[in-house]
Amino acid sequence: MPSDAPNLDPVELGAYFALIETGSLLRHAVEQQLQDAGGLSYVQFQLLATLGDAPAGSLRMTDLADGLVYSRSGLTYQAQTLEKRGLITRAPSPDDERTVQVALTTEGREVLTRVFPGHIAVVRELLLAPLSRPDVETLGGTLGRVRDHMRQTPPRSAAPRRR
Amino acid sequence: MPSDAPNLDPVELGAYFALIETGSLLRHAVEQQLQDAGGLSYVQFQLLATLGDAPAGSLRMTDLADGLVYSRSGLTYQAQTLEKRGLITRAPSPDDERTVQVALTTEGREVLTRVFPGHIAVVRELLLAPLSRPDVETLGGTLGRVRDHMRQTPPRSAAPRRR
DNA sequence: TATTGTTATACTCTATAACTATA
DNA sequence: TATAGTTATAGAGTATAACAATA
Repeated sequence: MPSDAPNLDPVELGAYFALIETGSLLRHAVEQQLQDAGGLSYVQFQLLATLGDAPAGSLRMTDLADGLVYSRSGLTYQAQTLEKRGLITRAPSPDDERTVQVALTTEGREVLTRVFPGHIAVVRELLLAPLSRPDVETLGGTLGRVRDHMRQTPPRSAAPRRR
Repeated sequence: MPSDAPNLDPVELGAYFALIETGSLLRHAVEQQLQDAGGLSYVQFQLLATLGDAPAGSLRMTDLADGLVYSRSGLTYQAQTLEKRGLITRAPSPDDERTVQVALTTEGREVLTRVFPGHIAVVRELLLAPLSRPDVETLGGTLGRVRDHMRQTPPRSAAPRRR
């Protein structure tokens, strides 16, 4: 257990708290906007946006779940919700009959289009407004490095428990 | 509605996504640790930690809610949970009988103490490990500025709705 | 009348485990 | 046997509105 110094110094603590708080506030604000503009939760927006970016316009459930930190049952729940609203379709794949291909409908794409400008506006006003261009570049670089590191790091909290 | 450019360029988008993702991953990891080590949600930890930092060791419900983005009923819910577990006490204030003074119990302080080392370890391993000292300083400075800006900005999503 | 806090209630989301069907 | 996905179910958290009590 390599825990050298027991405590965080004020600078470290400051960076930690600032990250948690800005992340929360930004996400909360974006969530509000998505809800108001399109009745979407953030996760639902992410699912639609991921589908929108998909080359074929369709993905398997498992592919959709990847990166969105999801239990499969949670994804099924959201997919059902989005399908009921007519924003996506689900169909069994011809290749592998176990898998389900998920695709954006025209209406789904419309919702995405409708929601996007406001989404961007919130990010601009809340996150980018107080920053200079070099600030944004440095921030993206630093947090990008942190993100890559976090992705590599095994979700250590899960390991010691089951299995 | 000053939305100059409709889209975010790659650098802006990168900073935005990196912030959302690192914030989520870090919070998720910390939440896991808090749950495993002390059966606490992040919000519960924040409540206990806020009480722990309070000069008198006790705060009014309203003071507790401030900054933790809470509906009052949500705070009541968490306070009930924490009180049942014996981590806090609630008592009517002698001064103003409408208010409730919340205080950390000895056991509450113990849980906080028990949970803290692991909490710090997670922050170190996930956030601080891949960063140099200047990185951390710059990151804290930049995000601190963003946080201050976000706090000032009225929760615009709430304004247009009710009263 | 305004403020503090609770209650009732409903809804969203998440997670686990059991289950079905295909490979 | 392993993989893809669904279902059942339960639990945590959140929000709104109505309410009671005090200032």
